[in-house]
Amino acid sequence: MPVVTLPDGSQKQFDSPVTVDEVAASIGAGLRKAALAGKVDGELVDTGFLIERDATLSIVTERDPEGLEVIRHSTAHLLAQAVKQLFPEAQVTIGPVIADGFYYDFAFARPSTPEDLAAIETRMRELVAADMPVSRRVMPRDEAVEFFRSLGEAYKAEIIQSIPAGEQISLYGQGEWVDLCRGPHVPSTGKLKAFKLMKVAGAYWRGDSRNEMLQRIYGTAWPDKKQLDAYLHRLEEAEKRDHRRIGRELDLFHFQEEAPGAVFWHPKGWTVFQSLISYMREKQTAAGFEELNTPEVLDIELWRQSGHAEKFGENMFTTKTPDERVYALKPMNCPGHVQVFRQGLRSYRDLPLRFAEFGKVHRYEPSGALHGLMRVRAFTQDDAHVFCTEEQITAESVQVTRLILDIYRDFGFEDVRIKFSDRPASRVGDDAVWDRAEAALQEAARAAGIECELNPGEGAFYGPKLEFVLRDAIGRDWQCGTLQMDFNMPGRLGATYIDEHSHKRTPVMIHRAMFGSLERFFGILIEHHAGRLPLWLAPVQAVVVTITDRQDDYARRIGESLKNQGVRVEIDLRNEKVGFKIREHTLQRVPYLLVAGDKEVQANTLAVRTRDGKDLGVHAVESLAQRLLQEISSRGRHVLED
RNA sequence: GCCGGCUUAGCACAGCUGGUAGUGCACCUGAUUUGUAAUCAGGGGGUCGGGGGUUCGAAUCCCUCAGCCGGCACCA
Repeated sequence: MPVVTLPDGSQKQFDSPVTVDEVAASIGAGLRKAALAGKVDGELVDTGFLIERDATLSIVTERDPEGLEVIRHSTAHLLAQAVKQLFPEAQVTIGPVIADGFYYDFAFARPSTPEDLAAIETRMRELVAADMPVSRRVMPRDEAVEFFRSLGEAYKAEIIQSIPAGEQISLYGQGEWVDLCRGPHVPSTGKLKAFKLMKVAGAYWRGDSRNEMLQRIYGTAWPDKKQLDAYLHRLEEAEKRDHRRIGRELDLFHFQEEAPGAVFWHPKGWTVFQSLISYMREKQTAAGFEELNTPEVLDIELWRQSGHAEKFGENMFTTKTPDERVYALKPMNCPGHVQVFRQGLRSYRDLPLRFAEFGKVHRYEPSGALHGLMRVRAFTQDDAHVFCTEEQITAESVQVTRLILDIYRDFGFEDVRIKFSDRPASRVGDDAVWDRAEAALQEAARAAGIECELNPGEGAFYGPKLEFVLRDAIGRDWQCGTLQMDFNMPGRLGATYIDEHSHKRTPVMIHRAMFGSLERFFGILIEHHAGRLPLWLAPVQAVVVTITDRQDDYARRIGESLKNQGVRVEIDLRNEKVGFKIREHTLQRVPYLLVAGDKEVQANTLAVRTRDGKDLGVHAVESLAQRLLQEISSRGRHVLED
């Protein structure tokens, strides 16, 4: 006689075991119709689940996050069913729910085309219209393996075989189609109302590049058409933020075939790039870093010593000179910094030594990995190496962590996470040293007051690391900063110092980068701001716009004056209507448009308009200049509009 | 690197099953002296990504190389 406790605390007693569906029906016909699944004692189950003893139950509908997951999962099944109907030779593998949708991987000899996608989607809609009930049954593991083998589903059988023997396997079926699945699923295919297949892609079986490649179909699914459309709209908006597109539109940079993965910076983009460098230079100098510069092309022998040739050689550009020497373009700055450290005799009194470099590195990245500024083959790191004693590693780590977070705040990134990668299976150095290195990094993260996510065993072979991940305006995560403890390379490259007992010791080296790659960071900034860079970074900060040629002299005079005071200003004297000029500069995301007409000339003022279309009224030229300069130097923390 | 798709004027794109290129914006010239997101008119511009092949004839079909796009794998 089960007593079912509902989320509002009310209880219902039943004379015999009941299904979730029946409980929903007993509450109301509307709820029964809306029910996608149930949660019995916290466990997600089908609406057909039989409640045999006292339990708590909540009915899962499309309004619950779990309900949306069920919809997506069931839509993945629907996709698989449609594919099997249209292409019986295709074998099914897995079809999980992912952010905003799902995918399903198929093993299929013939490549799927976008036309296939349309046909599959049409078939899916037919299956929805048929409103087929979804049923569940269980089978012992070995029987399930045999069952799928008999269907010719080798991949499925392989998956089931990896489940412990003796376990019961649940199978879900709709119409003629059956799939292995943990569930739960919607009660019938008619519940799936808003979905769209997005793209086909290749994906390795079990995520391993040594395995064969399967065909993956991505889709999205939502409770209703409105939410689906909102999602598609969101994708369009994200596309408008694409830094590759904005980079071209705003004349910031370009790429071309002859230099895959290498940036041609245009004057405007380079202006921003240089602003980033000046900013970082100021910050790190204040934090006790000394800037230096080391060669980009170094004899391959040095890279053999450092271990890069062996561990990283696949990713290195090399060059052979007419004298038959082989050099490599540096993929990292650390060996160069160690060379500077090694010059002369270092004393423990010199430590910590903090060497920083805006080092341009080259890495031969796999062609398929290249992606605008986000993944390139030639990039600039704001790289630094702190050479210190073991006693100093905690203090140094804490300081660097604070600095990184402080810098991210200046750019408006408040949502930062830290990932901690500890010792990998294959490593150098003894465990006592690893203990200290890991403790130092954890202390640094703790001092920063940020929750630390563990990446077990993901540390570098020479030491553990912290990675700083920031989240942009549209919720994407980017790994930028990194802090790595290195007990290995200084020794390999012969770096030593003399300790207080006159003994030669090997220093610890801390690798740190804050932007990570300046190119990538710039790309993130563009997308984060949708091209509307804050005033201090904007390549053109203001444009003086005239209405007729009667204001030309005035505009020239003001332009000169602002320029002399350090504002990046342009003057637009073109024989065009103001509306036309406003439109163009707004599209160029110029922060402030300073309009000069006859009235403004008369009063020695300017009419100020923002790129967002706000009219800030008329301002006296001198006070406007002061306020612009203030906004620039405060890096946007006080804006003109306040 | 792997799977799939794409590559036509500076940019965005048309160009059916092969008959040797077009639209819009941009650009140039002229007119217009203009008050907050597009003034009007005229004009110039492409060896259709590179190479090879099939064909009387290729932007269009085939092969190949490169780059790009979306994923996978890798990663700052």
